[in-house]
Amino acid sequence: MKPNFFERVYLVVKRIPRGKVASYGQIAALLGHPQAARTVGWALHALASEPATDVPWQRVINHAGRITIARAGLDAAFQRHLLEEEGVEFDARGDVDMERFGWEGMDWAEVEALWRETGNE
DNA sequence: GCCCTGACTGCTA
DNA sequence: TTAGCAGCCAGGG
Repeated sequence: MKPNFFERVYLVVKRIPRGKVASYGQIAALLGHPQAARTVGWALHALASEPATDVPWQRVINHAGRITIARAGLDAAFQRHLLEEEGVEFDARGDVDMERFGWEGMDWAEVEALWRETGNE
């Protein structure tokens, strides 16, 4: 039994290294659903209600390298601050250069290994 | 079990 | 280059 979609989103996000960012679509693709970007965003939204989380949600932004959490009533400036603390740079428009800071992702084999690590296989 | 919502994405005008 | 629109997926009520 695999962990549910939310759990899988969190597991993948936790694998994003410090100083790197990934897009919602990228996370969704790793989960086997390239079109489920909206669902990934929703999963992270749900995460916001859990202050004690150890999931680096701030490392997930949209495919254009732009922070869009303001749509969820959250603080985009705070997210930007967290990323800058990790070494991620923003340009004059407030966007992240995905060519420089974009996460390359992981192999499907690694993703499957994550499911096994959770003991839910 | 159905309908609605949502931190997105890609295409078209 | 920018704005608008439809598609997609999963969870909550």
